[in-house]
Amino acid sequence: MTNRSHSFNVPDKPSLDGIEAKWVDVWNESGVYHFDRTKSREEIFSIDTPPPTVSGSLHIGHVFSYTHTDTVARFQRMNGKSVFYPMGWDDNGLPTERRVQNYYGVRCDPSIPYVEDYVPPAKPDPKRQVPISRRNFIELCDKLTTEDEKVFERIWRTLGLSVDWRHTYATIDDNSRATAQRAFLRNLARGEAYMAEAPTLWDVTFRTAVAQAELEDRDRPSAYHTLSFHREGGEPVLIETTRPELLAACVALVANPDDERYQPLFGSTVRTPVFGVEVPVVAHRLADPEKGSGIAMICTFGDLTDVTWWRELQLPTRPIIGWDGRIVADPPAGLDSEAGRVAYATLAGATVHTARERMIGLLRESGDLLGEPKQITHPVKFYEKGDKPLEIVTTRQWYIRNGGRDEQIREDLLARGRELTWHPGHMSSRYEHWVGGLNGDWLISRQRFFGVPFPVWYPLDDEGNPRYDAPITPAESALPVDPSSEAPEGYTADQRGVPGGFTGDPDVMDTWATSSLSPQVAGGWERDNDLFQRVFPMDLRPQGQDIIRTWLFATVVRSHFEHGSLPWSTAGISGWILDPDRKKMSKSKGNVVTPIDLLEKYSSDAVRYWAASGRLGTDTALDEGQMKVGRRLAIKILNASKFALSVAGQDTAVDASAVTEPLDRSMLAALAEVVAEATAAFENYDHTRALERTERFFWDLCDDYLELVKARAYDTESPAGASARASLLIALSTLHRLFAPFVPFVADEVWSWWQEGSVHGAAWPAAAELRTAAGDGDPQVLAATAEVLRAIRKSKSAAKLSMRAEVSNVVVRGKQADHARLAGADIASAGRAEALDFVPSDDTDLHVEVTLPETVE
RNA sequence: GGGCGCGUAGCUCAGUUGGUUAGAGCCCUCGCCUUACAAGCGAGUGGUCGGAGGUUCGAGUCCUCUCGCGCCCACCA
Repeated sequence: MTNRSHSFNVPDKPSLDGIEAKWVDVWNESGVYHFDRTKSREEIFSIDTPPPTVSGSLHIGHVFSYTHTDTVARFQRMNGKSVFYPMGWDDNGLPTERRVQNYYGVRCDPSIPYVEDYVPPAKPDPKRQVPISRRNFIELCDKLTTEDEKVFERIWRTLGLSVDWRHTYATIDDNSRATAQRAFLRNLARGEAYMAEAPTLWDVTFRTAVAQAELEDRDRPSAYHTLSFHREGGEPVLIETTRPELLAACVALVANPDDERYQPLFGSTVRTPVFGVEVPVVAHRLADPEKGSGIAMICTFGDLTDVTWWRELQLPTRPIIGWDGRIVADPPAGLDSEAGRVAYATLAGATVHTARERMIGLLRESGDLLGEPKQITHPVKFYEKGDKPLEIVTTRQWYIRNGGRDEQIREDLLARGRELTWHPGHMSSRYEHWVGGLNGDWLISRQRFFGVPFPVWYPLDDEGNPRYDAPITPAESALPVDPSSEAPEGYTADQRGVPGGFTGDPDVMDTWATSSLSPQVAGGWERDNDLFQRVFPMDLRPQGQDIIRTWLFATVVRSHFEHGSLPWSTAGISGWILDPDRKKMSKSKGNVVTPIDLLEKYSSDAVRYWAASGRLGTDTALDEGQMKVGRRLAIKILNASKFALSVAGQDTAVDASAVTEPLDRSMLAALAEVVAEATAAFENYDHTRALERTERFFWDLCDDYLELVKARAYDTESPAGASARASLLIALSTLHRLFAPFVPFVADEVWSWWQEGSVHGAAWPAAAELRTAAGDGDPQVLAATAEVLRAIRKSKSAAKLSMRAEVSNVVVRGKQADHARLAGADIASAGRAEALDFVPSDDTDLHVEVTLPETVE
């Protein structure tokens, strides 16, 4: 017997051990995933990869969604596209600041001077964070994020993402800062960005403004307090409030214009309890007669409705909450009485919580608190990263128009949303509803440190006050700039902060104001315009459903203004990962699973298999069972490939013309359909379907076809043997490529046994070629033949016999047409039957009678 | 209060424009060392498709109502 098993480079004992490390290195050196920028736009598939937040750790949800994108990238690459698949790191912003504070035990104090070669505390003390300069703080941010990014890259490589690692960016790097500043300056020049002093949602912990998109409601216990407002010569007016501490900020009472109970009061005034401030009673449609007593106090500002009332009714401003969340020292205008001032003094400087208790005390003393507070639970607005309720504070901020206050822009942006292809389609409604429900422009300034500075200075007048109406901007060629350390053109550094000199804008941009430019940052906008015109607008934006209102929308806004187009043609929205108890996995719930252990336990291919079995937009449970199945599949691919290649022996050249047997042609015809379906599925971003079809075919091939042709394939004398061997190799080559997007490690491993180059650089299989090789192949031949084989197995199984047991006779009854379809010789050899007889019958179904040897019952 | 999605074998999910006896994997049961694979192979048990009604020759697959779950949005007196 000839030893054929080593004709190709097939290992005796194929294994998944060490497969990741091996191929990560090979791919890195070969550059198989490198983007070819000589290609034209039509030959390129470009992906606007989400930059993960590096101030933490990757969790299994990242693995899930990034695998989806990677399967698409790999398909497109094999299908002939040059794939632009960059990777970014979102390292700018508050999450990094918090991580640096905790990691090093420091905090930023912009008033402190820079220290050369600063060394952070050896042992961070979370309760006593060391104040350091802004520049030192930013240096620590840079240092830590650089380290975090290396860890992330290693995980991504181990997972097998086919990213071109020459194209990376970080949202705080020079390129990102220059891009964000350039885009901002253009928005400013066109009037799309503007500065305004207005009531703003404010996080008192981080002391920064917060955008509408970053809000979330949380249920908090509270209480209704019934307060008595006094009226000249009349009954007191009773209002209910959950925020009695804001009484000093009260500017009016409001009721619904149709509310007959209060109509007589409209136009009159009442006096606030304790403080004795005279305030008008006004009417507004937003006042709900059903709520509380039907009349409410308007404060500047207790909630967003207050802002609406204040604006529309043109009420005075009496703010009492400062940036630090405490009651400000001086009483607001209008609080004139001596008694009122004394009362206010007891509140000044207190936190909101303390002020509430003291205010309740004051109201009890004066007898203006009626009854006991009624305990309730109600939703309160929080910054999604904060843990204290938001306050509303009047501040000067930068905004970008987003349709929240402009009907035409809103319509234009809604139209962009409809222009975009969504996968799954119903995700478009999230965009539609969000844009439709916007109630203000996009607030992009943050009073923080580790972010992109606004490239703006202000001249100081003779008294040293900034002239916000005359901002100084740099030339685009000077970007990126840091106005807090650089002087604007025409000024010298020593003019900073002195009358007649200048001051830099102290704020930084919100992280979304940078990440909304990810296509421009990655694509080389205004930095490498040759690249940019080849990749933009991009083909695909993959992302999570939770950031449609932020990242996706903001990116559309920026592209709409700057380029007059969508930033990409398609959005692929991934679902959530649920833990095995079907709860959404999130850091706050503490049920996050880190991927490294799973990758090591099951192999990257196995974890990818699990991830790829989740459809876009569908929440998927973390299921280690699926990873086990994926591992089994990978091992099966190794073994089946080893078998097919060892049988094929020296027949290295795949000769389609050798495929003559009906069973072989049938198998290839079926495979052609699989290729057609998988291709169509991928083109429609349905990677799950592509995987499912491929996998189904592969297991059937192993179970039935391989068994059927095993004996024949060893026959080197007859054309029938050559037909089997050629068919095996064609199927193998096709399956290796079909599996490549999903299980790239094992796919390249088996490919390397017998092919040149990487499977990931090979051409995606063509259904037409397979159909040609299949000739007149009829898929029913394999189906019918396998059915008979299964019947034989069933008989043996029922008789508790080995599959190797000899069968004396098999009789098949069925229509004559089916007779022709049966590969009798293959069935006989695979079933170990001495004879196979066919008896024509009128019955549509095949009936198989198996006669087992008499020695066994 | 509004919107989106989901409810198919014990579990995780397919089921494409309505069409023959509803599928897969896992689990479980029984069996098999068969020269690619015992981290394997073969076979089998198990759902009438959340509920009700309707359209149709025919519905898991369309319509109405209803129950349950998840997520998002909403002016927090």
